[in-house]
Amino acid sequence: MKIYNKLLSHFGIQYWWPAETKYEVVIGAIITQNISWKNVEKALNNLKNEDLIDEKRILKINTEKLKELIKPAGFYNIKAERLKNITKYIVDNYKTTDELAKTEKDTNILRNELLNIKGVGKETADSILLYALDRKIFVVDAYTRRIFSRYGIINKDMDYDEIRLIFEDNIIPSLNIYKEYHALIVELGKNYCKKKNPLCNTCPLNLYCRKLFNKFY
DNA sequence: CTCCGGTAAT
DNA sequence: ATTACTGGAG
Repeated sequence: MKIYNKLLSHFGIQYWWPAETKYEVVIGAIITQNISWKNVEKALNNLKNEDLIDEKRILKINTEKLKELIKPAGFYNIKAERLKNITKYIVDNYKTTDELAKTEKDTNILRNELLNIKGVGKETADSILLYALDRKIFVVDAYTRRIFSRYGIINKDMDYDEIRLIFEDNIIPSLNIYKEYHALIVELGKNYCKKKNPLCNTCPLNLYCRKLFNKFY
């Protein structure tokens, strides 16, 4: 929580996830996989121009056309398939993402349903659970691993869920804090705790970060 | 461990 | 010209 507060006062509230509808969160979660958000925005704009932020229309459009529209996001062949897969799951089982969000099902049940979809791994599932379905699940991504292993709190090669539980066991279980914390981690990862040449001198977390005292991190 | 892949920053 | 990017599957 100390780190969260430090990041919050440095970056301010992030208001994540940036999307107008729940289904747009789902689309963004798929096409942002291992891609910078800049590229995702282009793909999302292409879809919006065709009025395709809609479950039924995405299912209806032919896959080749969909590939062209999301091409700026990279990995477009597999992502088009993945987007079809998760959309089919939503429509077949809940009709819409808004209806999916209303289900009474336990979060772990829902998580397993998402993980059974080809193209949805833990981070994508958790992003959807947290930001589209308002479930209290902490999202772990590459930035989280990098920042907190450098800092000295986790081990770089820990299991995904092990890291997730470390966060869930140690921060206030508030939906908004979960949402903002992950957003703040991304912000720090992009702007300071970069893979190469991290800006440790001006980093808001540099006071207790072990990276400054150990060149092997 | 390798592939998927266009885009913007370095 | 090279690298990194809000991963996941085979």
